[in-house]
Amino acid sequence: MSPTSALAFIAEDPEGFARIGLYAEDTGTVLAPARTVDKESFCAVVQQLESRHAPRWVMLRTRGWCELLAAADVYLAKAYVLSLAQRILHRSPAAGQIEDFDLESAPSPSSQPEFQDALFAAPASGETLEELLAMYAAQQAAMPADPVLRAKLRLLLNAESVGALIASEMENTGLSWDERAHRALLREQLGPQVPEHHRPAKLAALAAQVGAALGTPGLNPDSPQELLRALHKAGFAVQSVRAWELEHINHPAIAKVLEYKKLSRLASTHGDAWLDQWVADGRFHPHYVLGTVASGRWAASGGGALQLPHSIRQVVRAPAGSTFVVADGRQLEPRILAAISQDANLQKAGAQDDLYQWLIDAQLVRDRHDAKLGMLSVIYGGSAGGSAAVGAALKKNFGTAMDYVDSAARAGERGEGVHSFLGRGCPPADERWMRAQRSTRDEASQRAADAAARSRGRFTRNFVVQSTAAEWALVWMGHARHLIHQAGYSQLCRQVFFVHDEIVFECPVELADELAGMIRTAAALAGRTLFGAHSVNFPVSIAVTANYADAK
DNA sequence: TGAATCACG
DNA sequence: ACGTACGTGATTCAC
Repeated sequence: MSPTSALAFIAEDPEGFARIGLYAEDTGTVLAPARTVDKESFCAVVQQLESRHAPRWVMLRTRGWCELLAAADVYLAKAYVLSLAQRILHRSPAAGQIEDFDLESAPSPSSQPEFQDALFAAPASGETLEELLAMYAAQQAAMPADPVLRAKLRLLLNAESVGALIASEMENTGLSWDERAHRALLREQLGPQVPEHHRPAKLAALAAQVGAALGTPGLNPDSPQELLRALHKAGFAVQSVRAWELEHINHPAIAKVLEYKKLSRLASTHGDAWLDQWVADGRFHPHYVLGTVASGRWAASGGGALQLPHSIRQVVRAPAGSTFVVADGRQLEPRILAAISQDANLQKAGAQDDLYQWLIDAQLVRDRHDAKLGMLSVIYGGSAGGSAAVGAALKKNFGTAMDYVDSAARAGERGEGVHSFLGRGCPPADERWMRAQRSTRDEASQRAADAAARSRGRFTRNFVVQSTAAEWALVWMGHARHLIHQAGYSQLCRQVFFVHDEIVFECPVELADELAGMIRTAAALAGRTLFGAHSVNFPVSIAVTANYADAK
């Protein structure tokens, strides 16, 4: 006899702290009368319900609740985050009409000065239990009737929600950061620390050298206009001051310019001010943002977590006795394309752990570089320069996959929408785009309209792949989290970082191999969860290292 | 506020 | 025949 699966709602209680209600998922029957819980007993009550019913925890957003639970080491297995679900349903072509939910404009604890510290704040008004129940009911009503579409969308909503739990856990845990090593690196490369918005000694010296080398004393190399003028005056016929353009010129003055740009960037994006703001107690605490990127990828606000330069990863170091287990989905997007397009040849290539090597062995491409370039060209919709020839070879062999992305591109060019494998819809063409398509009186506006149409085509072509890759990654993380908890390692093995197709765990050295096995298993499970028993292969590459810079 | 530039996938 | 790569965030300059 299997117990009824339960839904536990966490709502704000206008009188106290939280209001928690327990219901049967299928019938909506009340399993336990709604109860008011104060802040002191909140975590204990949630823990008790979790052990007894293992419910799916329904909440408007994680903020306000999950920080507390994380601090108390309370583990929630399943969640349903209403705000995120609402966004997805609003955009999904499979779902019925339902209004959008704007997290930004919704009242939030952090927008109120007296609730600056989210750790000790209950969510603000507008989140009563009755309102949450009504919101959930409306979302259920908007779910598609078709059982396959329904199951897929349900999976997406659950995966997105577990992602929100993981994001909250990672924010709370933070990424182990060697602040002393970071400061030492800054001292070595920039010189002594200076007040914010001042130029460090070595950078100032370099700026003077650049000015002298170009014959423009007092030049500010941070100004692209000034720098471009100075370069022209010194006889360099460059179009811009972009590093990749300057790199083609072999000249000592240019070398100085490039050196300056690199150092200046380090000082401004990961200098002392960054450390002061983002690293506390030896850990970097980023803020992940879900539900804003169209494709379902995550964004990060603050600290630029998702653009962590490779050059700075050397100071990401695990504490003594611990190590990082760094895993990334190998050639994820081509495999996703193989799965969604059902291209038999591409699936054959994907049966290998190294898809690019297969392309080389089949003599479709010369080397890995071309293999990667060719696949990107196919997925992004490019046909320029050197990638054209490579793309052509792939197009011939993977016709079915090409037809799939081409048809997504054509739909976008017509102003139609596309969606991910599980049913995440892309944003509709906006009013400006529609207007551009309608006003084609003269040649110039016709060209502009065509350019906008092609641009949208490239976006939708990429969307079908990128959005499905994003949901594979969510399901992968969710499975990994579940396997780790089942093994009893939730407290020991913590996910500390995530970037689109790469996850980083921190764990005791002696658990690293076991954890690596669970991550591989989770990847295979993710493939089967999305695409069924005959899913394409989803290998992951794993590095065990105490220093993030050594991972790849 | 927007453009340039550069960091990441 | 034509012209392009897809998606983000942070900083700084220039208006």
